[in-house]
Amino acid sequence: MIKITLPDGSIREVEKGTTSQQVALSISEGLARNVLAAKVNGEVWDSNRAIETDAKLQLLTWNDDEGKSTFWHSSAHLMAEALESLYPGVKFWVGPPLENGFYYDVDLEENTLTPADFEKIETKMLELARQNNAYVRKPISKSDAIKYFKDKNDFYKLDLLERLDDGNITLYTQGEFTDLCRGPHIQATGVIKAAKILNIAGAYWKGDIKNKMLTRIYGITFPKDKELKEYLVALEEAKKRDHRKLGKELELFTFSEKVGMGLPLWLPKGTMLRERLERFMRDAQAKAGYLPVITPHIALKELYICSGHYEKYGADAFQPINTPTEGEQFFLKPMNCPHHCEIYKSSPRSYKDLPIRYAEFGTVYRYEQHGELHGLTRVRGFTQDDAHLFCRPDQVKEEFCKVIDLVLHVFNALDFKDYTAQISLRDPENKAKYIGSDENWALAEQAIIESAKEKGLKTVVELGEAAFYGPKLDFMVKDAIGRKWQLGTIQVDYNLPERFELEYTGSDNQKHRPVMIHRAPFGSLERFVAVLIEHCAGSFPLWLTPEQYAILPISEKFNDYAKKVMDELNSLGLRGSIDDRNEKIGKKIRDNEMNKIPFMLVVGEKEAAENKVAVRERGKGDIGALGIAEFAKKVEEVIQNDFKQKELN
RNA sequence: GCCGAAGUAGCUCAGCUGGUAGAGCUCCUGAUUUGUAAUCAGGCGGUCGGGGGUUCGAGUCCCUUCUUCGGCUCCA
Repeated sequence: MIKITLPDGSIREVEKGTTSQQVALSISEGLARNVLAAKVNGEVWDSNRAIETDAKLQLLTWNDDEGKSTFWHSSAHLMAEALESLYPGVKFWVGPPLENGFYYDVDLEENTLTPADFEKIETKMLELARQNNAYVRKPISKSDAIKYFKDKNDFYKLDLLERLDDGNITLYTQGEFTDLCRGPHIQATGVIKAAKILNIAGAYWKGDIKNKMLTRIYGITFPKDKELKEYLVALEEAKKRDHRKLGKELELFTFSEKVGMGLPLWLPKGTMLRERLERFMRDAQAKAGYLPVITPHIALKELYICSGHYEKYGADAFQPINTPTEGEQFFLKPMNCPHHCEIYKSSPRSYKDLPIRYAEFGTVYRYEQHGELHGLTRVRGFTQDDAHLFCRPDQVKEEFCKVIDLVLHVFNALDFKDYTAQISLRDPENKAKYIGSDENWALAEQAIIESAKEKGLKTVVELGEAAFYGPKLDFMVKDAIGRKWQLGTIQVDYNLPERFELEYTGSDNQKHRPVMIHRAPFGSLERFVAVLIEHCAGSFPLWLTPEQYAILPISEKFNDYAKKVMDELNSLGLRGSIDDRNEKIGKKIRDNEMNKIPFMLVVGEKEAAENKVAVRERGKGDIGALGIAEFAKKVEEVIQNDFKQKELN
C-alpha cells in the first residue's frame, strides 16, 4: 500500500500502482470524468499512469491551467493526426500548448494550406476525437526511437532525438498517429468536443532566420461546444478594442502611405490626449526633481560611434544624411542618451550636483523591419518620455527605487493593474552582443535586482533581453488580444559614462565616474496611448479625454443657449463641443455615445429657461438636470475622486 | 527581411464561372424644429492600391510592386 496526499491534506491509502484516475473515481464519478491530468509530487503526469510510491497528488481538470495545457497539448496531437490523414507525408516539428490553445509547426512539403481548408481540418479533428482513441504512452530506447523515425523518414523528430537522453524518451500514440513526446496527455480524444483552427503563419525552423520556414498552425479546442462559441465571441469583443480600429473611429491618429509606413500622424483629438499625458508626466517629473532639456533630431555620426550605437545598429538604421559641401554625416537620433551625455559634459560637475536628472520628450527614429510595424505599438518614429539620471554610485539604488515609484504612480493613475516587471539580463551565451566589462554588468544587474526586491515587485527574469549597454527593468503589459508589449523601462548603465568619459569631482577632490539611469515610464507615447486605448476600450478617464462633454441642443432654436453654456464651461476649465447638426435628439445621443463622450448635455426650452443642462452620462443615461457651474463642479469632483481612489490603492 | 492572406467611395462592405461598378453610414442641398441610442427626400463621391501582361473585353485571370493584416526573425 502507498499513501496519497491530496491538496486538502487528507491521506488515502491505495494499492501500489494505482492511477490518479482511480483515485479520482474513489472520490467521485463526476471528478473522474473531468480529470485531464494529475500533478504527482509536483510533476504533471498522465492520469492513467501508475503511482508506485507515496505521493502528493493534485487532480487537474479544465479549471486548472495545467489541466488546460494538457488538454491543448493533446489537441495539438489530434490536429497533427488530422493533418497527417488529410495531407499524407507532412512532417511535424513541435506542437506546444499556449495560453489560449496550441500550435503545431509543420513542414507541408508539397501541400498548401489556406484558411479555406480550416473547416476540413476541424471536421477531421472532431471525427477522430469521436473515435475516443486513447493516448498511449510508450517509453522507448533511443536506438529504437531513432530506428522508428528513420523508417518514417522523419528528419525533424530525428533532430529532436539527438538532444534527448536515452532512458528518458517516450512516444505517444493516439489512433493512427504517433509522436515523439514527453507528455503528459489526456486519457483519450473523446473529451475534445469543439475544435477551431485559428490561423496559419510562417515560422522559421528553430526560430533561426537561416532555416527553412515551416507552417505554424494555430488552433484551439474545448470540452464543450458552448465554450468555443463563447471564446469566439470574446475574441470578437477584444477586436473591438483594437487601438488601430478605435484610433480610426475616434479620430485619434492616422497613417499615410505618402508620409511613409510606420510614421504616425496624430490627429487633433489624439494630440489633445497625448498632450494631457505629457503634462501629467511633466508635473510628476518636476516634483521629482527632473530638469527639462531639448535636443535636436539629428547628430553627427561621431556621436554614435562614441556611444557604440553606430557599431551596433549603424547598418540597420536609417542611413546617414549628408551635408552637400562639407561631407558631414548625420544620423537621425535613435536614442536621446548620447545627446544628454553631452549636456552633462557641458560643464564640470561636483559630487554635490548629483544626481542630475535630464528629462525630454524626445522623438527618435528607428528603422524597423517592414513586417514588424504594427499600429502605434511598433513604429519608425516615436516619442519617448525619456530621462537620464546621472548619479554617484552610492545613489544608484535610491534613485532607481524612486524611478520605480514614478512608474508605479503612472500605472496606478491610469489603472493598469495587469503588468509584469521583467528583469532583462544579458544572454550569458552571447556576451559579444553587449558592450562593457563583466564587472560593470554585475554592478548594474545587482542594482536592478536589489531595487526591484526592495520595492516588492513581482518580477520575472528574462535572459538575453537586456539593452546592449546595460540590463533593464521592463514593465510589460498585454494588449486587447493578449500580445505583450513593453511600456515603462528603467536601465542602469555603467558603460555609456565610460564611453563618454563623464566625470564629477568627489569630496576627495578626485575625478569620479557617474552612473547613468535611463528611464521612460510611458516608454513611448505612441505605444502607451495604444495600450491605453485598448485598456479602456476608447472610453478615456475624464481627466484625459479630448472632449469631456458634448452639448446637444434639442433644436436649432437653442443653439445660442448652447453656445452660452459652452463658453461658461470652457471658462471653468472644461473642454467640449456643441453638436448643432440638424438632427433629432435621439440621433445626436447615439452618435455621441458611440464617440464615447463622457457627458452629453441636452439643452432645450426647459433648460434654457432655468439656466441648466440635462446631463446624460456615458453608459448610464439620463442623470437629471444640473446648473452649469454645478455640472462643472461634478466633473471636477469625478476627476478628484478618481485620483483619490488611486492614491488609496 | 521571411512565410501566408488581403487591398473596391472618407468609413463598413457587396460584386456568381471575365461583359465595362453597387449598398448603408459620412459629407453636401432641401424639407422638418425635433425631449434622451438612427426624420424624410435628393445629390456629391471610385482611373476597383500602383505598374505591366493575357483577352474583342479585366474589379474579376497572370506577373510585378506598394501598403495592410496574422505570425517568424528583430527591437537601442
